[in-house]
Amino acid sequence: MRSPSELAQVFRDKHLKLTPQRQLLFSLLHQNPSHPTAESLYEIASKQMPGISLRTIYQTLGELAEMGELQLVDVGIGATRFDPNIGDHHHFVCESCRAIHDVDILTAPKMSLRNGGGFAVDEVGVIFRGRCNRCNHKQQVRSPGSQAKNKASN
Amino acid sequence: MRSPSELAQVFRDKHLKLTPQRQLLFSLLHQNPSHPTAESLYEIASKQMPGISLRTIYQTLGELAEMGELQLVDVGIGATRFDPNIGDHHHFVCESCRAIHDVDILTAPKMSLRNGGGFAVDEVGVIFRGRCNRCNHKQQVRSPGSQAKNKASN
DNA sequence: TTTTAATTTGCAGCTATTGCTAGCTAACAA
DNA sequence: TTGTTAGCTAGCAATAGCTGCAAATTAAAA
Repeated sequence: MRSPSELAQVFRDKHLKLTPQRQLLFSLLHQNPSHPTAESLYEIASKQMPGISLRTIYQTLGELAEMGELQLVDVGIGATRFDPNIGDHHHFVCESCRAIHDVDILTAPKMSLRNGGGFAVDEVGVIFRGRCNRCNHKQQVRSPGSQAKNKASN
Repeated sequence: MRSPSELAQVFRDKHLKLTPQRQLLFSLLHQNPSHPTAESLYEIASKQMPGISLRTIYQTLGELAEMGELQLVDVGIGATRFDPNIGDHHHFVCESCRAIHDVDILTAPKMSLRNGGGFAVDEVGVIFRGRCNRCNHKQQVRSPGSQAKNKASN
């Protein structure tokens, strides 16, 4: 997503108010690679602005997503994640610690439809599931004999 | 997933009871390509077995998924879908009617990790979003001038 | 300033799912 | 056939993660 000051301009141009709540969220999100949930942003924001409402967080995140400034990532477990990286990329989810990491794909998936076609595809989302480096290592240390299932590695 | 009679044997072998509720679900799921939700299965099951509990549907679906007899599909909107096709395939979601279709991919996605690796990947899920044949056609009939966004088609 | 329309807040309500448990029953043994 | 019991079901409460609504607040145009 754009920088807080650029976003401020975008909001002004659209005759949207530049409230302190929004400005705070702009800066919390800008280049935040941790794929936070609304809840976790709420906790962080609350420290800097006690009394800010979770409802406002959801509201603003929704607006930013609708404006294309922010990507919504749903990995199937837990809450929706918000990703300021709106470039073409995908996600790796650690099934142990639930952390999400950005992933670049070299070969874009091509598909052939079983029923002969007729689908207009807007977007393709790829989710890799497994164990991240840290969790994989933790398990090996605890029980060196038991190997994690590992159909593919990188 | 396996046929109802094969599943019955699996359950017997595991000393799990073969209740009428389970048998009904086996047959409702077997070769059901519509990716039903727990709720929709509940509605269908209720007609054949009034009084069956939604709780039991969730319970049994969870067990079957855990046994690897059926795939859990979460496309980010609405409830979890259940897919008896446990072969290697992916999904297309129509953003208009929310129907899900199985998709075979020719080129398995390869990835390069931004941070240099260390991820052990267990599974890769690809979700294609767009408009299915039928919905695409409906829209064109209603407003022939407005084209659906169509970054890729098949 | 004043005005006005956008925004925030708090809370109720919703969907999808899981936790709990009393009572029931399939399956096996006798 | 009957008894025993582990395993199952039903039903309801509870939960997470949101979204809808209306009143109070406030940024910013006039």
